[in-house]
Amino acid sequence: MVAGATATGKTRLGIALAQGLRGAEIVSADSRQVYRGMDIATAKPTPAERAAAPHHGLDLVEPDERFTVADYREAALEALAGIADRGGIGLLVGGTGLYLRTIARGLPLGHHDSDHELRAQLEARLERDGLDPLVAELRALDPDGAAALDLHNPRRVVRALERATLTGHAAPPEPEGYPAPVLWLGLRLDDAEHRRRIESRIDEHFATGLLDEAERLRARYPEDLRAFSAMGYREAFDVLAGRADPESAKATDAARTWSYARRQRTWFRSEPGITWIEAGEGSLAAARTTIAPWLEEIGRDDYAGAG
RNA sequence: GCCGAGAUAGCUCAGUUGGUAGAGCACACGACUGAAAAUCGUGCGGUCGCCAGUUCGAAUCUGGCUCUCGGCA
Repeated sequence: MVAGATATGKTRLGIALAQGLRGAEIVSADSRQVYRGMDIATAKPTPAERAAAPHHGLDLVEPDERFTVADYREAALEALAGIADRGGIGLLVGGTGLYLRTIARGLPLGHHDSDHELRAQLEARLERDGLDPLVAELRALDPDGAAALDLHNPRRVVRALERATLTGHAAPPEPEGYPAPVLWLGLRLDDAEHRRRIESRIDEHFATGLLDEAERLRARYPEDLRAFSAMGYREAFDVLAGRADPESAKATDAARTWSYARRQRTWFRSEPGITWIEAGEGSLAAARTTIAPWLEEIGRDDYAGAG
């Protein structure tokens, strides 16, 4: 199994790699590509690209459905098991670090430490009373957990309290990921080029119908869905509602995308064992060179004859 | 030319009765265990338009100058 990560151009690289590997199939590791109807700004693979290599993990739910890492793990693991049955190799392609880690290293996600109702109640309390009472309660319930947590972060506090309420001090479950050899590849770009690509990609999104797509979504769903906090959609809604003109929306989108790319970089920097490849002309060759010895190590000879 | 308003961080702006400056955004760095394209933390950054005056002390008060915006001619 190969995990690809970070920087624009990874979808193309993933597909090119898959085409040279016997039985390779792609599993998206992109948290926004699971939503149906959100195609353009999520840079979802096109029909042609999906035809070039089998894809999994796309269009799993409607934008107003709840979808979490746990759901992702279930879907990805199932897809991966199918690929293994077919004797193939799975390529996780995407930039959502948590999703990649969940599969490639495993995360302790239990079946009884999450409850939607409770979560909703805690969120309502947060809204009403602020963060402090929740922090106090968490400290009383699980002092050790509280000490290790970023107590300024409402989202973390709410989740920690949810878990502490449901399980008390019970030890977290064993991390469960994909039980097979993993190779990590990272795609990277220098800052200036990365920013240029972000800008031109956003121009392309708007030029190829992002506003129309957003209009269709807006007709069916409320604007404040969590899924719609995704880069591009929030800005498109602002344009449709007259809150922003297209140029400033693009600028905001680009700024947000850049921040995100920086956060990804921070995340993947601390992820051990990634082989970094420069994006561009030579990236496919570099990726193949990196993968070849690994394939040999796990007893495959996929590259015999691969173009 | 006259009247009025304004000039404070890269940008948009706060700054109470004078005690050598803050926020948001941007930028850099970091965290990340069920919303993760989310959420949060840290840091960098200002001779407060210029000159003079009053005062122990001026972003703050006074005078002059420069520039910007609006209105009137």
